[in-house]
Amino acid sequence: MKFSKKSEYGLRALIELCETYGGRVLQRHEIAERQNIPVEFLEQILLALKRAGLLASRRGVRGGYSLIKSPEDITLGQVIRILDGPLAPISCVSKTAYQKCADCPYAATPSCPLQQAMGEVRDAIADILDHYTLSRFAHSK
Amino acid sequence: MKFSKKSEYGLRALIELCETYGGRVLQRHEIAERQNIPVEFLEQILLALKRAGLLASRRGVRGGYSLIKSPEDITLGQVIRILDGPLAPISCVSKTAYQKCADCPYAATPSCPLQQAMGEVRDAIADILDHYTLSRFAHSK
DNA sequence: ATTTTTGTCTAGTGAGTTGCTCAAGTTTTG
DNA sequence: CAAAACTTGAGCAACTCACTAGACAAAAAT
Repeated sequence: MKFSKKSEYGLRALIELCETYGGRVLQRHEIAERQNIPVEFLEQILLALKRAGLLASRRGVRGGYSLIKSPEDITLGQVIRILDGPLAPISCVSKTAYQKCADCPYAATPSCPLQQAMGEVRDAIADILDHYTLSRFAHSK
Repeated sequence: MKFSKKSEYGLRALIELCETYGGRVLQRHEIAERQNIPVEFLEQILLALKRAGLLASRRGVRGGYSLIKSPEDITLGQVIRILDGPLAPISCVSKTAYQKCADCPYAATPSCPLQQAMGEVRDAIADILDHYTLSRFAHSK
């Protein structure tokens, strides 16, 4: 029941990018150094965040990455879903990636006892992470 | 951010064992058949739950497994921690298995921004799972 | 007492994921 | 053009997950 390094690194990188939001761009090695993240691995993460529309990048000599959305419009939930997939602890309670359990004897049944409990967990997690914005990270150093 | 099959199977097995609590014992193949769980894998799970003091077992001809504690004294949190380890989404916010992050630049700092958010998540998950008892599963079929 | 029926324990295994590296690009600027 | 940056894709070692296999131990039935 853990988040991956990818999510953790991604969030730490975004903390860094929040600091310079509106100002200059940050290069991958700057972020990597400040946050102790292997540069090439970080790159994959930044790319994923870029494809998801959170970051912009510029190549070339004075290139780098910058936030494309305001920190208060980015939630931890968004970021984690991009990098780690759905938040739900079991897929039959995911709202973004629902999948009927193949082997569960309650799958056909109107109510699965596990599903109820796990649904509560999912909602609690999503409730926090989908309302927690990057702006709460700003100037936290 | 998912629970393992181990936890899921374990909980489903316990649902089954709740049904017969106080009555007869259940054999591994009975549980396995009713819940569609590979029998040898289930065994490992039952053994782990036994070692943790939740189940009793009897060998031999009319052997099997039975709950040793009342369903209302067993929480989902306990079970999941036995089978899946700590609930915390990152180990620096675990209460049962805390570990300082090696690479995080905020590790030395009084407050890590991620830690705060993840701590909330951990508490929310634990709050639900540590108060959700197996008795809420009883006679759910 | 022996056989059968069950649980106990340890080890192994194949597939997939995680965390990371490398190399060969392409784009931009000086 | 050369240097500095991002881009893309392939590759890989280590680990974990889900499961399997097999030898063994105990209890009951015969």
